[in-house]
Amino acid sequence: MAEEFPKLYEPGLYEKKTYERWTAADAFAAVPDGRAGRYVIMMPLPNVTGALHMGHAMDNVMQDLLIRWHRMMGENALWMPGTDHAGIATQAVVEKRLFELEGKTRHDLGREGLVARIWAWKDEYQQRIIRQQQAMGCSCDWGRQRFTMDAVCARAVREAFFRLFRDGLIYRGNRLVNWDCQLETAVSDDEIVYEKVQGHFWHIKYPILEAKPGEPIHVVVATTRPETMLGDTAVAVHPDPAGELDRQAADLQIRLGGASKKDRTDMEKALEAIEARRTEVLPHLLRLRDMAADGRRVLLPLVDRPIPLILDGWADPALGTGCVKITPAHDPNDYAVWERHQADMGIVNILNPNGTINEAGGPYAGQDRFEARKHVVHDLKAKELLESVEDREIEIGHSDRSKTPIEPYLSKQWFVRMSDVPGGITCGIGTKKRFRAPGLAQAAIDASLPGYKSPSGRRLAFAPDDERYGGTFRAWLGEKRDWCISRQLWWGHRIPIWHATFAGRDYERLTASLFQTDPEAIYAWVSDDAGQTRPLRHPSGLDPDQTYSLLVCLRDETAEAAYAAKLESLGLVRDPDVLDTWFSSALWPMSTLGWPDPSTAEIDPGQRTLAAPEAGLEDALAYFYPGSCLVTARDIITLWVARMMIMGLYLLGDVPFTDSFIHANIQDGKGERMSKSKGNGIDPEDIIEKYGTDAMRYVLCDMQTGTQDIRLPVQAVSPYTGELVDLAAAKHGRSIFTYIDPKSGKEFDVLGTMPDIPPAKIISERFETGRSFCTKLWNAARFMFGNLGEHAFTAVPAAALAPEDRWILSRLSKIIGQVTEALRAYNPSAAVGAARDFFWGELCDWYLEIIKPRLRDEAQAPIARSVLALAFDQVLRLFHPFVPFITEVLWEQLNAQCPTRGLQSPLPPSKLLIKAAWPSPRPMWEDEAVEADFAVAVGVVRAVRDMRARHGISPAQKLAATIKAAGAETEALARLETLVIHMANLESLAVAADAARPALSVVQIVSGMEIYVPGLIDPAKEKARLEAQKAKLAEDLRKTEAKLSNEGFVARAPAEVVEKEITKLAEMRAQIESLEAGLKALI
RNA sequence: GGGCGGUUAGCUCAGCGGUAGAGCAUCGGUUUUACACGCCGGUGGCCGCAGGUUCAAAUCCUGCACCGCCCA
Repeated sequence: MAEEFPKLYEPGLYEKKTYERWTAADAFAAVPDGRAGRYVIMMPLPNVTGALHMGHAMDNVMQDLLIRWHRMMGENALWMPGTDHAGIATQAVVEKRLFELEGKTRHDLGREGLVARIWAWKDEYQQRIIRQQQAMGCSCDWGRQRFTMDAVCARAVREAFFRLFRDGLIYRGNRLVNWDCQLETAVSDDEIVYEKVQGHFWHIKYPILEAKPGEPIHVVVATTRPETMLGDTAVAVHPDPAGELDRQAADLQIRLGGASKKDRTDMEKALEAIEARRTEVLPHLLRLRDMAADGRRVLLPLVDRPIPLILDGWADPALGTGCVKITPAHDPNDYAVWERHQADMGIVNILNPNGTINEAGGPYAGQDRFEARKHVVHDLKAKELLESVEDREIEIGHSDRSKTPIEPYLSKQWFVRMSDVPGGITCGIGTKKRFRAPGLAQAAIDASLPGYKSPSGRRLAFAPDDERYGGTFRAWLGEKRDWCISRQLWWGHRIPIWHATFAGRDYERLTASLFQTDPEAIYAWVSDDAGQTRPLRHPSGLDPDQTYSLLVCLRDETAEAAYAAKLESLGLVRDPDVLDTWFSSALWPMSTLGWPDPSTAEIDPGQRTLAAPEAGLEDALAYFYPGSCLVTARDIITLWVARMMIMGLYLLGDVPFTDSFIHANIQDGKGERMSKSKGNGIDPEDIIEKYGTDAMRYVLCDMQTGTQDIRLPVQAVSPYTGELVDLAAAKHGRSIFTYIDPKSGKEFDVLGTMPDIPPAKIISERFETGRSFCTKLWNAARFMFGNLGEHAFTAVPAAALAPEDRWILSRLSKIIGQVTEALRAYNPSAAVGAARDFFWGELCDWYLEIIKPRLRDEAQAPIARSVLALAFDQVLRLFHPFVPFITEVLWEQLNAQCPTRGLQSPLPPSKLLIKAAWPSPRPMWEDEAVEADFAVAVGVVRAVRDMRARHGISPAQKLAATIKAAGAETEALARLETLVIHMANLESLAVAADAARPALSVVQIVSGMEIYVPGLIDPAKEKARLEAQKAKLAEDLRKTEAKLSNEGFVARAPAEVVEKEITKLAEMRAQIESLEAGLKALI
């Protein structure tokens, strides 16, 4: 059998087959049973915008590592897979492609047509993603696979919306949002990227109306967006410009005290500038302030609208002209000003959803905003109202999706109330875990605080640095900004609200029929223009002449069927918006398990049931919620972790998971975040094809050390030569996505989208380490299989074990503990490192070499075989979560040749390694004495090898070694004599306390021992070496002496540290003496 | 502008109070019947800079420089 094992492990021959063995055995399935121990990971759903890259690979491998480990520990382990519809992102790619390939916009296709296209796109990428995940070895429960727009998820979304709406935590409001004029939708703050661009700062004169003699006749304001003047509704000046300048100057003076040299210069300049303004600008501002107090107005040019001069602190007397134009509908700061001065000023929206100027812009109506900008500037210049133009670097927010400039835009949007609510909120309504909280955000903040206990005794903790990531989490939630959940898209969960505006006097007519309906199916609020809401049943104080909104939410499809037509006949219309994607992903930890009712959840044919699998057992939600761990990257803390916490606490009264494992982001060789759209992204399948899945997983685990992001220098595989081209060093071709192959001088494309340029795969040589590891594991196994034959279990008495057996078992027990502890601490690198150092550095380098003679001797072989098989059995288990394929393949062979392993008693068998038990440390195997003996023996063997290498003595030449050693060392060497002779390839070994140095021999001093080996000495070389060693020792000696002569050290350092220094001192002195003797003997 | 990280061998990263580590690269030796994707041995570091705390600092504190991320 063993002869059939090739020298190299070829992953491609085994991976698919092995994956099929797992699925055939339903090894990934998690079904509620009697076990109390359960472990649940909800996959942070990748979105269907595109294929996965290395960052996702890291995420998936970390999850698979944890789930396999917990599964082996005997827990009921569920890894829930699925994908996210990613509303805006997916619609944007599909629209972009539609335009590029067919020259069409979404309006050419219509809502249904576009949505059909997006579904097709989703199907394609969902399949691709699943294929990638399966190639990576992901052991998720595919029988529970979900998509955020599946029926079961859609039902959860609707139910959650209904409950939030009913509890007054969802409202519709007029808000300034970030508007994407191309996609015609609001986008969240997270979807904006800021870019510095060269722009202009236009200074515009507004004539003052009815200026009295001696008063200025115009006021100058400045803007980077001149077209917004069309929407100006006021000009502001500071109410106390002199005081403000004083305050700023005082502030600078204080900061100047603690500032660095460089900052000082800047601050001093700023102070001078403020002083200058006192004379240059302040008198003018004081006059304007008085005029504003007097109710004076200015005439907005071009549209000739009188607007008030107002007093507001937003106008900074230290900046520009000290006056600012106020455009509340198109600037967040100005909007805040408007909120403070609603009685005195208006609010004018000048934009259409597509970014053109609307009728409020008068003569500019219909023009695109950038076109209007040119015309406004031109017309102002013609009227001599343009005072000056400055060049200035300005920061512009761009939509991450459409890459167009974002416009602040006033529109009606839906919000989730994150802030504290008067009287608080009730979480977990309808569960046994009800509790009160000040508000949604605060509930989540509290759940992350040390000492917090949810109703089930849980708390959210971040790994590997709770303080740091918990801080990020709380800082973001602490702002308690209401969450804008509406998106003007066609792809997503449509908002289940019907609404209409009505006059107060029509209230009875409109709502009479609604009173008879079931409040469990339909819920309504009446809202006025200021956003004040009141429940349908208590609409006290409605003004007959005022306009109100009636907002009606239909709980589910049954309610929709029963009431939608009625509502529409009353004139209500369904809101066309869809929900922000994060709304549905926030529900992922529960929607996937069938919330609100697993027994009636509508799942795909063939999927695992969400209801209780049999009488007496729990349903999926009851059994698997709350889950265990969310595995993700740092930037997702606010997007997912925070929102999942909020929804989990609010709807189910408990945290959705207790641990949030934050793993590293992957960057390229230049330190840029890896992404496929940047052209520096690696497709995991390309790595798998070249190096194998286990190699990739091994390296990813090894790289995951702590909080450090990972730089992964990437190379392109040249389509011309097949050689690797380092992308950090290569020259670009005609675009940033193309490079020049240095060998052939020809161009290739790393995105694969240029029609006339050959595409190149992106890989990284870093994965070679993983391939080497697999080869090593494979060959160690090959050696074992070749020596094992058909080995049957026989109990081995402890007394029959050789020292090397006791040593390797002692090491094994300790390493099992270390690997387990490192995994528990979310340190995969330390875990795989400990396992690797044991396997490679101890088992292979020493144990296998030591037992080779025993394996060739039939009398001694059986015990060595038993220990070897057992050690290997444990090693395969330890490595399985990291490198599942190769270990499973080797496990099968081990089972074939040695079906029962163990020392005194046999271990329980397992056909598949994935289902085998995780090893535990065996304290009875641990043996400090034998480990100490080995340290001595290993030191001697290494010293002899070093001497050979340095003096050109062939490794094949047997040597007669003499060692001058005493006490413990002598005894250890006596016990391990044959081992040392074998490993150092000696012909004889003589150990004595008074051993004399043989003539013409080389000496090496190792921890209290002097080792002599006869050899052809080059006296000059040897002298130089000894001198160098002596110099180093002398330096160390000097340092130690200095330390010990320091009274502070002797008096204050712990006794054992001082003791150690004294011992060291003596040892070093003895070694120097020996070296001197050696040097003398050379002359 | 605010917050959070990082800066250790040529590269990628561990270590986080008691004499500097790993992998890769590099140099020398080695085809010994598991493995040259291997084995044996070596070279290579003012632990970013400047102060401070301490008997003792890569490690703790402060400041600075540069790089990154997040938020405005």
